Amino acid sequence: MTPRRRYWLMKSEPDTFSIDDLARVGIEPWNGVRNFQARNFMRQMQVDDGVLFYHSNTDVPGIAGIARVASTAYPDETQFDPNSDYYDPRSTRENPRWDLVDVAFERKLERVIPLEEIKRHADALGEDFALIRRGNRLSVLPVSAAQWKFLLNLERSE
DNA sequence: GCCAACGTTGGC
DNA sequence: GCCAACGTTGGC
Repeated sequence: MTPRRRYWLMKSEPDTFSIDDLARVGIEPWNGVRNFQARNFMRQMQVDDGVLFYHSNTDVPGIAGIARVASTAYPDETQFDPNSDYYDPRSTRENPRWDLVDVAFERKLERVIPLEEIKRHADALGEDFALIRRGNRLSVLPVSAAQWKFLLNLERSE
């Protein structure tokens, strides 16, 4: 049995890289993730998995668009670059610490689905939804098929 | 292996 | 800009 398509949510600060930036470049290596849990989720990703593109650290944080996973995980080049903000002196070519996946633009949502609105549906989404779990800071997190469907239904509601 | 110190994330 | 939450580091 082939594994089913899975779904994820990936955060980005729009000042750094927004859904419009992704629309412009089409495909982007998701570099700079320096959290082991987030890295491990990226290692589980398969090509064509669905991605909710989330804008964090902005006036209205929320889901701004849809993307798809365009590669399996491979080493993040920025970890080897002393001039990069993401440089990690502990990484070596033989033993890279950080991986990334390529992410491809699919579409912008008709409206940003604000975090505040998502929180109001906590009951439907479930207490285990990592995005709205208290104090959560994970930048890459899994989304169930039911949560994916529910969140996208919000796009055309209200 | 514990845990204090430190750094970062990200909502507000 | 503030600060709660939390991950990582490193001394012991």
